[in-house]
Amino acid sequence: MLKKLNPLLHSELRLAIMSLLVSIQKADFTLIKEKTEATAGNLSVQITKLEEAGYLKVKKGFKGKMPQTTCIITKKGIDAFEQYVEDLKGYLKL
Amino acid sequence: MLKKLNPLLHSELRLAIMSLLVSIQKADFTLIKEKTEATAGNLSVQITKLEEAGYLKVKKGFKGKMPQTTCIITKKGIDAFEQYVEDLKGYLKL
DNA sequence: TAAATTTGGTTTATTTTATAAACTAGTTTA
DNA sequence: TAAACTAGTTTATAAAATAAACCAAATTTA
Repeated sequence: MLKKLNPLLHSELRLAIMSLLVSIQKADFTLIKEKTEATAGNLSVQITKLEEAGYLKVKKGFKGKMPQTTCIITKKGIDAFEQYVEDLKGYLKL
Repeated sequence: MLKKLNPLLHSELRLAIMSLLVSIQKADFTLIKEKTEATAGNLSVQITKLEEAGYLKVKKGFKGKMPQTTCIITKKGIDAFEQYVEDLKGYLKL
């Protein structure tokens, strides 16, 4: 029957972040913000949740003089994403 | 780009209800409760939301002497579900 | 046949989640 | 050097999901 959906991924913004990272492996905060059209605050909160779950790693550095936060997807994150897609297919009949 | 997901459908229980109704057109409260494994209270609330959105119609009657609440999916509901599936594909890369 | 239990729900309260607003720290530009 | 901008974080608020409590009628059981 219908599988319970991973609540961490069943969130529009977090899913968008993970979807992007599944494609390009890593992306900095600014790029993710542009692609998802999220507010900085919301994005910051959701990245932290994904990091706490071990779905991505956050590296902080500088690009020139400006701070730069880079997110890199983990194996665990990729696996969770793929499992979520499979589970969701049951709902969507795909 | 990523489309904004219909928030009414981007809910595990409401999506499960709609998924069931897309398949079988109509179902009574008890059947939906069994299939989704939701609590009665939660189910009642979510059915009301889907009804208010015009995604399903609720018919109240009796089966023998016991009350019976039947949900019937509408055209609007089917269309919304299909659009949601298409929008979601962008996130899932399907 | 009267009390207890079950069925089929609704309403209301609580918890969780998502989102926005406010703030920090530093940089660039006029 | 003051204003505006970049790149975020923290905190407060709004919205949503869920659970708990409740209700009425029907059914079972003692």
